[in-house]
Amino acid sequence: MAESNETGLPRAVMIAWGMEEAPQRGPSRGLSHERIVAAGIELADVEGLAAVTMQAVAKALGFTTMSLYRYVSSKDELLLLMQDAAFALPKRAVLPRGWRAALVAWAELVREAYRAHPWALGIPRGQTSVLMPNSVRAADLGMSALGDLEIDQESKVGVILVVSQLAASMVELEGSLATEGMVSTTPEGTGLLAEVITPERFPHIARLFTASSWAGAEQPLPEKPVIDGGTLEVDGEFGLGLSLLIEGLEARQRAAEGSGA
Amino acid sequence: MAESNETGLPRAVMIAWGMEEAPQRGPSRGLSHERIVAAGIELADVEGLAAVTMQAVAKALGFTTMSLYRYVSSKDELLLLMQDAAFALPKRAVLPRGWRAALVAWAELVREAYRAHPWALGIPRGQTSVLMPNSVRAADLGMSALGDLEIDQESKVGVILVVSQLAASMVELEGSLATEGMVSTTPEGTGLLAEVITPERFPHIARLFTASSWAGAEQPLPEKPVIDGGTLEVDGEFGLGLSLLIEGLEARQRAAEGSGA
DNA sequence: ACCTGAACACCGTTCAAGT
DNA sequence: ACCTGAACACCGTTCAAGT
Repeated sequence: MAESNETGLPRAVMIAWGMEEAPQRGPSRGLSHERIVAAGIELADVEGLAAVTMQAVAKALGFTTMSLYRYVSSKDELLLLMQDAAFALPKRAVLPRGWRAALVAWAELVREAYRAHPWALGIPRGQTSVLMPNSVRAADLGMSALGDLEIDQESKVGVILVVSQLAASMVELEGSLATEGMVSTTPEGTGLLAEVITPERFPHIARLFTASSWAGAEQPLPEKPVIDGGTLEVDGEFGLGLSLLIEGLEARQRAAEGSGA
Repeated sequence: MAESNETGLPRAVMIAWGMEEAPQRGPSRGLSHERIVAAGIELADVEGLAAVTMQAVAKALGFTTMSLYRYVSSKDELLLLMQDAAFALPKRAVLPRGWRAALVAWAELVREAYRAHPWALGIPRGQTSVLMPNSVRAADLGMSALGDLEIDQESKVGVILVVSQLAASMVELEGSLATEGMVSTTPEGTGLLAEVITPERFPHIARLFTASSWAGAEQPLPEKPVIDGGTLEVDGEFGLGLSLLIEGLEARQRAAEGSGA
């Protein structure tokens, strides 16, 4: 399905790594993979992923829709290229010493990358995503962050995967909380909800929905008590998740030291 | 945008909680919210989310496309209803005693729910998702799992959120690894990759891509060394993430006990 | 009241044709 | 070799009309 050549590699992978013979011959009017991907990213940044249609991308470049198909074999392929291009960590990023600080710094880099282009999270990450250049670069940097942590390689990859997914989840969440238009709960709405989310039926969480802190106000409806804006909230979740993972790793390391050396 | 009535609540929320005056009057030919949502879910289960078009859903029910709009005001609303309906935890689920075992059991329930309808992860979860019945039910059960864990309420919600996002991420990942058709790497493809993912450029991760374990074989391309099938792999990541979170919580609890009581 | 038919403004993608 | 024009088979959604 995603394959193309004799190589067995998805064409998006080959294009992204520059393995694709760039045609560049004859009266090229100046279209290219790079320009197409850049136009798509610009469009997604400004108007959202839904605005990225083949027609819109072509129009932004001043070409007809069909001209894109000489460079990109389908819209999905374009989206894959956009996804990877959007997920670029800063070049030559330097991480602090010590796995703990390094992991935190790496997690923050990953989160910032997602935040810069949150629509990229709406593009399904499949097998081919893993082979794309910026994905490989990020993974390599992540592994280097865990350099002096004494767990097996397999677990390191696991930690990196879990942390990057945590970052992705939280950015996606904070994005949807911000974008979707606050659910400005009117007294009527709050009343209706309170009738149905009762302490009897939901003893452990009902009070979070009926807390006076947000009733009637123009605040995001939380899964938890509101303290600040939605962003700070999720910021807290990200920090909590990351901290717990790190403390778990520390506990393991202590245990290993205790029994080992 | 997602609002509808005087209540300020998204219409999907009202429908899902049964607050919407079901028309049911006169010569109803038998269409209903429930039937429409069920048809959509069936379609998504069998043919994927992309196959869920208004036309296809209507056809499956033996009605015209436009008949759906009497019950659902847009496709997005239908998707929201499907998302929540798909995310039903078993009724009256009983969790084991003790927060640790309870949290593991809850996480497993959540993961199984996602696994039963993985396409639901492709529908953006926004603010309104949080207000949907099954989401509230799951959150309540999750909070009950952490009953005897001595951290503040806010952190409990955070833990639940992080764990459910972890489950979602891993199900999504294992889904895309399985569905997208294995990248059956030919020797040519492996060679090309090896030229570009070199130990010099990616010292910490290159060997994972060029490991002989998968070169040329019909195995999933991993972000980590292959041991078994893709599913078991991700199973491992899920377990690792969850274990680390729990161990982090234990460490915190110990610290609190040490200083506190 | 519930459902249908016809229509509208879009999609992604193809194919043959221009230069 | 690169790009265009015309066409196809779909989308979601509207509106006025039937029963």
